[in-house]
Amino acid sequence: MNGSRTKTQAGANLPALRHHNAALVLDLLRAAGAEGISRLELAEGTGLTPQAVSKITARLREDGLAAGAGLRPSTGGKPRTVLRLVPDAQFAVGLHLDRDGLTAVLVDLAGRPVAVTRAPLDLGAPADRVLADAADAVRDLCAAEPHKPVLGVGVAVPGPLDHRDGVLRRVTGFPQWDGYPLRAALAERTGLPVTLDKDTNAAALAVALALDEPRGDFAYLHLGTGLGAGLVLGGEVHRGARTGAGEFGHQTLQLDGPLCGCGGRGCIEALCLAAEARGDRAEAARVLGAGAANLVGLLGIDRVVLGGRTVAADEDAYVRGVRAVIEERAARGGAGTGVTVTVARGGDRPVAEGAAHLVLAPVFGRVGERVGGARG
Amino acid sequence: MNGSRTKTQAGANLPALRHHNAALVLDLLRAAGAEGISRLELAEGTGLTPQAVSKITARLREDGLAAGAGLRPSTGGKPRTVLRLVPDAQFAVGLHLDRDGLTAVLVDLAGRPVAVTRAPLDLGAPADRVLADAADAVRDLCAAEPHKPVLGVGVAVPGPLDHRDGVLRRVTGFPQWDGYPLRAALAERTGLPVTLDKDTNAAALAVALALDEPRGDFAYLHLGTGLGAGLVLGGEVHRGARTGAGEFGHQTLQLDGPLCGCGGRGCIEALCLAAEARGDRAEAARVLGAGAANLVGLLGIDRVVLGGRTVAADEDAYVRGVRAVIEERAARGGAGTGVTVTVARGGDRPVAEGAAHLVLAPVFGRVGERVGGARG
DNA sequence: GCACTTTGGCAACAGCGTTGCTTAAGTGGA
DNA sequence: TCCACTTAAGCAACGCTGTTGCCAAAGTGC
Repeated sequence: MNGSRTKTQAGANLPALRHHNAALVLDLLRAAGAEGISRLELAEGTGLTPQAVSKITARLREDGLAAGAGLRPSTGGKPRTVLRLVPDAQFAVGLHLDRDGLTAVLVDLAGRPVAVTRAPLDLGAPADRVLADAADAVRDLCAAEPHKPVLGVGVAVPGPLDHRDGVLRRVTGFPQWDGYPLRAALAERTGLPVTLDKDTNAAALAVALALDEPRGDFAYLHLGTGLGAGLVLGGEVHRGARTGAGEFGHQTLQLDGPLCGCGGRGCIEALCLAAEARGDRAEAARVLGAGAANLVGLLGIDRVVLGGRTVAADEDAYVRGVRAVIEERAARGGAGTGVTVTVARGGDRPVAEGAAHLVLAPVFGRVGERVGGARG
Repeated sequence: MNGSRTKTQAGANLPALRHHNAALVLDLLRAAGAEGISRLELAEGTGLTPQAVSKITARLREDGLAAGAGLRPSTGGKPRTVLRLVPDAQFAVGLHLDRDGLTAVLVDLAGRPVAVTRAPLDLGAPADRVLADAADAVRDLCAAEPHKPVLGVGVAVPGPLDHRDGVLRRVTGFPQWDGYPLRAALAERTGLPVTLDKDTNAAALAVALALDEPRGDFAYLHLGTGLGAGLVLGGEVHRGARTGAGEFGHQTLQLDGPLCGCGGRGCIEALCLAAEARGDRAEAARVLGAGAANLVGLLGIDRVVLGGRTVAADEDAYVRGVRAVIEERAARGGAGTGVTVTVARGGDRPVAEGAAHLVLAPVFGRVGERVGGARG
């Protein structure tokens, strides 16, 4: 099923228009959080007329997605009615299939986790076994909110894969997965729509949605046993044609440098991990910073977020080191002025939450809008 | 004037919908070239119903933007009517302000140049002088097609600048331009809408539109007296928040390498130009290839186009060298399988043409759609 | 208590793409 | 030569979008 054609750009019709504007409003409601936001602020934020916002929010309230939340103080006239998202109207499941463990999380529309399960997992086990474990985790989580609709399952996996087809490629260390149609298989077992993506992309999405500024460009750099990146451009995950984007670890940073496990020379991952291994954390941070600065200049990004176990071990050293390299380059007249460098809290948990966001993102218009099938 | 607000994402209304779909159809017409394209192919390409395409093309024909162009051979029924873009319905001016010369070109809707002027220029001269020269060039070109509408002027300039505000930053070598509102100044003198962008972005746009595949991701690498890049993602120029994206030349490729003019060490530009200066063209190409491969992995790009005077001097060597590095990395299991490496013909001329495309791109829906002002 | 400001819904409206149907313009077999 | 069939493309009616004009609701402040 789901024989989606992705040949060309999509024409838009009235249902698409309606969906687009509704998603925009929902995104602003989500960003406003428990505080809420008034109709006129929604109008200001979307560029729509207040009357259009009234109609759209009326539909959202009818669907149970939005609700009133008190009044603003008057400014000389009728006080504004505050609207807020109803977080527990719908839910999504996020699955993080890692090399040695399975983390599953049920999140509400606001992205807050309402149930989490963790279990050991052997990615080297037969596919059926892994699939059964994943499906069981999904079923158990759905039981936590028995009468609420679950929109779908987002799955984050380490290796290279094809997001569009939902097929795994040669996951590093587990080549037997190459070509396995994980999305279709899990969709059949759970009866839910499934979205597949790289773990770094999921983490990047989770971090991006947690930021204040709604639709900026930023990069998430993950330093754990390897080094990878997730890019969010214009509020959407940038995946490239074949989900190949974000290969950050094997960029050359030292021509003819030391040999890397990938067979190349002077890869940033090799340099960074080698420095960390010999205890020279400042050098590891400097190397990471050089790569981050390259990224900042190339994409004009103004926010870099670091994460992963290795970073978590000494957050300050990495943040300071990376920030120093970027600021030094900016001071020389290069790009990078005003770039923010921060760290993602929570270790690996953001990956599972981000996986759930893969499902939620389309609701908030954060993805190439499945508007394409105008005849759907 | 033009007090456009760019605060947030744009809500869409019916005029916006109409404009969007018309732009989509125009883009397909443009891509079809003189061959033309039938209504049903347009429907297939946009996802719209044939009836909608009929309505849209009827409007385009009424506006003089499209016209019939014969019939297809019948396949057993009524033969399809072929439609084509009317290239000389509208025009745009492209201006390339370089350090030592001014190239101006008048292009039609299809992007073909119909008039070109070149003149020496001293970017170090007073702003009024440069502005007058530019305005004169625009006026002369418009006289070439006296009775046809000119949509606007696109200006390509070397240095860092702000595309959104239309203000120059510290153009390398000519710091006196810092803060000069070139867009507003030229718009006032010519009475035409003006778009400002970096020369590499203009070149990238020109090359992207000349490709067959309509909306892919690709990178244009320009190696002349410096080394820069223009990125086209999803058919649109990627500029980043402050038009800073595309700083390719000063990415670190050799940690603690030789000193670069920018004050940094091991910048790819310094390495590449040094190799070229000592006659080691293979090494220069290899260095450029390493940077290109980094880019390919990071963004999942599947097409790299090289250009600039230095590349033009020995196209084969550079194409082969860059291709070799990318393919070697792909063979090791990294990204880069199936990446195409080609060279842009025509020396610097594409920059002026690309500048004109800055004006044409919105017509074909190739830009952040000025849909925002729903009330406009 | 009255004038004023501000919010927000009701009703009418123009205009979008879609649907159902008809007409136009070919092919190919009897 | 005629007729059945196929394919293309327009006409008319329709449902639905956001917009506009207007008015009721609900506050403040003199």
